[in-house]
Order: sequence, then C-alpha cells, then structure tokens
Amino acid sequence: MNIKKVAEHAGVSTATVSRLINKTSYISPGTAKKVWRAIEELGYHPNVNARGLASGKSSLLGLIVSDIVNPFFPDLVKSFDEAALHHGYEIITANTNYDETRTLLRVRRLIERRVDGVAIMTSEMDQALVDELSTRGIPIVFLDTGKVKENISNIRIDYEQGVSQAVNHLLELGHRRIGYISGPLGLKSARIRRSAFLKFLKKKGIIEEKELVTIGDYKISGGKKAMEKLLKLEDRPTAVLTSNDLTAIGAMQALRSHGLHVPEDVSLIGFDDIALAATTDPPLTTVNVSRVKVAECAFESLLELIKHKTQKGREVHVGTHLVIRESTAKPSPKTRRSGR
Amino acid sequence: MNIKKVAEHAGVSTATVSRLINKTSYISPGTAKKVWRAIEELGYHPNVNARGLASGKSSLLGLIVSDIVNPFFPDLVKSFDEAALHHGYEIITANTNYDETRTLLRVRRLIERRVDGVAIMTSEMDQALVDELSTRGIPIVFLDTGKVKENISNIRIDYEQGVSQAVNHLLELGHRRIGYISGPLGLKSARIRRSAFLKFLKKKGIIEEKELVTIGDYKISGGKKAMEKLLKLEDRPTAVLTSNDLTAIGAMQALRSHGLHVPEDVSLIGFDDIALAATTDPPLTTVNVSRVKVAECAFESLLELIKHKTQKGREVHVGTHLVIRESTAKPSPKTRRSGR
DNA sequence: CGGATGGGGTTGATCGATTAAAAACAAACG
DNA sequence: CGTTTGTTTTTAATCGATCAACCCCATCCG
Repeated sequence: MNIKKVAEHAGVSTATVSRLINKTSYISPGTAKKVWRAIEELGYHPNVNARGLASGKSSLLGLIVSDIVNPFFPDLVKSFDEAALHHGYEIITANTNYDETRTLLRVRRLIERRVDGVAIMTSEMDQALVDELSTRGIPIVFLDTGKVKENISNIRIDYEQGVSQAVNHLLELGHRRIGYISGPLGLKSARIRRSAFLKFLKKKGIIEEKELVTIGDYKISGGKKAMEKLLKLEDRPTAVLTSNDLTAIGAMQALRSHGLHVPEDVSLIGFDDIALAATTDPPLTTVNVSRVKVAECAFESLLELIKHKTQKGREVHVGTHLVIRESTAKPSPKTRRSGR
Repeated sequence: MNIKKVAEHAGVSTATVSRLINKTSYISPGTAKKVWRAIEELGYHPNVNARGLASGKSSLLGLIVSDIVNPFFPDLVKSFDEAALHHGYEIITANTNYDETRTLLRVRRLIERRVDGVAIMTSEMDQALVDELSTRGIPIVFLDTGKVKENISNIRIDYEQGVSQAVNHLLELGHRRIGYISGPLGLKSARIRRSAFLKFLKKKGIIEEKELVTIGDYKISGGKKAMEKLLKLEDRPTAVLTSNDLTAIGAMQALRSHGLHVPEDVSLIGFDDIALAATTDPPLTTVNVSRVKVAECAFESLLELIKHKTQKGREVHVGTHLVIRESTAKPSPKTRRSGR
C-alpha cells in the first residue's frame, strides 16, 4: 500500500496525493474528496521512512534524560511526549544513567536517526557532543545548562526564586539555623541549586556555616544519611531545605527514626513537588517546579527552532512557587538541645 | 555525507560499502580496511531513513505503557530500553494514560513508523487494534494479557505464585482475617490479581468475606481511602494485602493517621517491590516482581519473533518472590477491638 | 482576437540506502 | 589452454515519498 496505489485508485498523480496530505498547496474540493476516499478505502498510511528520506525530516525528537527512575523525569517525559504527539512528532527517550559512554552512544544514534531536534534534560552533557549536534544543524533545547545561540534555546528553572521562597518562609517562621542537603556535587544541577541557597543566605545577612550544608544524592537514602549527619551536630538546625523531594523524604525518615517530629522538632522543605510530596506524613512543604510547564516550554522552544532554522534561540524562564503543607512550623525552642 | 561519497573515497562501489556495514557478505580484508578508513575519515553515519526505506526495517520498537508516572513503568522502560540499545534498536515509548482514543492514535503512529515490533505493557488494549498490528505482520509481545499465536508472545507474571507467597506468609504468622485492596476493577490487571487472591483463599479453606475485599486505584490516595473503609469494619482484618506498593503506602498512611501501628496492629504486604517500598517506615514487606526480568524477557521474546517471522510465539513465565521487611508480624490479639 | 495571468495538476528527478543479478577475476581441473 | 567453479565486486532496479519545473486550460484584459 503506497502513494502510487492511492493515486491510481483516485485517478490522480502521486504529487496530488502528497500535496493533499501535507497541505502544501490548494487542491480543488472535488479532487480532495476523491483522494481522501481512496486513502480511506485502502487504509493507506504514508511511509515515514520514505517521507523522511525525501524531505530530510524525520518528525522524530530526541529527549535525553539522566535518570528516568527519578520521579521528576517521568512527569517531564509524559508532558513532553504529549505535546509532541499533538504536533505530529514522535519522541525517542534516551536514558543516560549519568554515564558518559552511554550518552555518547545515544546521541550518535539520535543523529543517525536524523532527529529533527533534541531536548537535553540532563545537566551532564559533554560540549563535544553538543557540537556534534550543532554542526549538523540540529536544534537543541537545554534544561538549565545551555547557552543560548543559533539553534540552541534554554529553559531556565528559577532556582534563585525557589530558594528564596523557601528560605523566606522559614525566616518568617522564625528559623535562623537552616540546614541544606544538596545533590551530588558532581552534577551541575546540584551545584546550581546549592549556590543559589548559599547566595540567598548571604543576601539575607546570615552567616554561612559549613557544617549545616551537607551532601546527599538526590535519592531517599542520601537524604537519610545527610540528615543523620546534621542531627549529630551540637547545635543542629531547626529547619532543613533539601535539593529535591526524595532527599526530603529520606530526611524525614531519619528524623522519625531518631524520635523527632516534623515539623515540631525540625521543619523540612523539599524541592520539585513530585506527587509523592503530598502524601508523606506529614505532607511535605516544597517548592513546586512544574514539570508540565518545563516540558511544554521545552517543546515549544524546540519546535520554534525547528520551524525557523538558523534562528537565534531564546531563554525561557520557568518560575516556582512554594507549596506550604505541614512539614514546616515555627521553631520550638525547647526542642533545642546539645548533641552530646 | 552519504554512502556514495564513501564509496568514491574508498574507490569501490556503494554496494560494497553497504555490504561491509551490514556484514551481509564476505568482503576481502584489503577492501574492508580501505572502506573502514574512508568511513572513519569522512565521519560517515548511514541514513536510517534510506536504510529503512530500502530494507523495510526501521530498527524501531514501540513500547506501549499505560501510565509512565506509575513507578512500576519507569523501571520497565529503563530495562527494556537498555536491552534494545544493545541490539541496535531504538524505542518509542507510548504512554496511553488508560485512554482509548490516545491508544488508537499512538498505535497508528507506530504502524506508520513501520516499527519492527511492539511491546504492549498495558492490560487495556482493544482487540481491533491488535489485529491492525497483526495483519501487518508486526510482532507483538504482551504483558499478562496476550494469547500466544503467530507473531504474538506473552510474558506472564505469576500472580498466583506471588499471592500465595504473600498469603502463606501471613497464614504462617497466624493471620486469619486478611483484607485485600485491589486496583480499579476496570483494569484487567487488577481483576487478575484480585481473582488470584480470592482463589488462593478458597484453596486454603478460608471463607471469603466480601467486606474484606475493597477497591483502590493503584495509587496512594486510593490505598488510603480503601484502608479507611477497612478500619471502619466491626471486625477488622489483622493483615492486608494490597495490589501494588503504592496502595500499601496509602494504607500505611491511613493506619498511621488513625494512631495504629504497622505491623503491631495491622500487617501490610505490598506488591511489585518498587524502590520506594524499601524506604517506607516501616519498610514494606512486598512481593517482588522483577521489572528487569520482565523487560528483558519481553525484549528477548520480541527479538525472537522479529528474527524468525511467522513463527509461533511463546509464553514466558516470570516468577515472584516475597521480600520480607518489617511491615508484617504476628497478629497481637489485644489490638483487636470493635469498631463502634 | 491574442497574450498575460494564475489556479489546479502532472512529470520526473531526487533523497540514500539495499539487493538481486550480472560481471570480473582467480584458482582448479581435465 | 579452455572450461568450471567459486569468490569478490559492480551494475542498476527498487523502496515510497517530496518538490521544482512544467503543462494545461479557463479567464481576463487591452
């Protein structure tokens, strides 16, 4: 079943069929009806390979994520996929697992597939690889870590805003000793978030205390360990901000297993607002970063670059807002105690 | 950069280059070296569209899942993707969101893309759609719900085994009143699991009590609500088995908010063994269903069908095992009390 | 009436591979 | 030396679309 048969069946040329399908020029209503009928009757679906070969377009997009198991990403993938679906694109999701070799392989494969664009939703991406895409004129959209230039756009999550919302909330409640659990510092995204935190503290005139800033791994287990470290401090924090919700959940568990209560003993704020955050006990106060918005912006930006090639990209800014649930409260002085 | 240039550069014909790349026939070592050199020097990557058009193969697989946000699926996607990567396939993940219209659209798109095979990892799939794939000779592998025939294989998770392991564990601990929280009964997978539970109870000579079998939604919120219903019973269960881990987590929260302790007051068993299950408080006893194994079996089976077309599919059986953590214990009679 | 205009179609080259069939070459044999 | 046989390589048709260039025909205008 191909375009030729449809053309014959409808008594027109293949060009007419092609132009009807692609709406690339006006076709008289009579002819159009005939052709649609033929398409219907034969159950014709255009061959994407042939189309791709002839037009140089694949209607495929690459979506590179670092860890699809991290709950942040499925949401992202879902929304991106949905947006793509509506615009006739299919996406190939490439999971890098934070592994460079794998990333290399995957990007090469995407190039071979002639993807029309790539969304790079991981902070770990080799510049050389980006160049490989760039020199082939493949549009790219980054999350957080891209420099805007020709064929490259960037979605910037406003961590400064998120951190300030979170910390302000804690300050208003009366907290002064605020701990922080970062992601693994090998990851750019973790460094960005952490430095946003430190910067904001400085701005508010709070002296940075190194011991209050610990390192997790973006996962529950890391949050647990980091929290335990914080609990060993002589003068421990009355509130802790974490770099993502999983970390906060881990921290919450550590607190519970030490017989401490959230938020009475320690206030806790997460980051991202994954679905799980609303269902913890107590429900987690967290900084919402809308994956839907991020995904949609990423897709829109990418689409724009694809439509008008050789155009300078743009930076899109995605704001945050604080979702106050029940893991934050005023510090109660009596729970303050020495660690010895 | 195309095969022609490479051929010229190496001083051979395009056919030779093609056959070298695809290893479809023997090439003399001398020629081979020349050609590889040319490929290297020119940085040549074959055009997948052209290749697909000429060969009728796309090296693309479709992976249809119902809800990528459900933690069971990212694991599955990840492992499947990995297996595919090693064998030179790329996958298009299609999220159906339990929506028929969407599913229809997605499957059609996969057909247009000329995918070499499809893994259907959702229980909700219209037979007509399956036929559309079948008549085109596209191999399919199902999870749980497929009938094996030409070009169709099926991966069967052994729910009977899982349920028996879980229930036996509870019986051994001394439980007799065992509650169950199912998934939404609109989903085939939920019905399968539930009937496995009921069947096993009968086998063990325990009278089914309708009030002990409630309905959740595979999510935390549904588990919570269902558990609350169970807690209102006059003679409430001393143990509850749930249809998946999220449901169990919801149930755990409901228990906690009623001041009840797990496992002292009520024992709880989940199903699936998602990563989260190990980190709840207390850690959740659950039936492990290896997503890695499921994904690998699915891929292997699909690959086999693809390699030897028109071959009868096979049914692969994936076992389960009970992971005993801390959410199960002997029932303590004193916590038994009327609900009034 | 003859030429310009433009809507509606068709023709045929082209995209970059694969792959039968043919050809070229080499070795073996009577 | 001519013929087989076997191995390696080339020729050229083919896959199924897209799209620039061209054609046809009706209409309009001076």
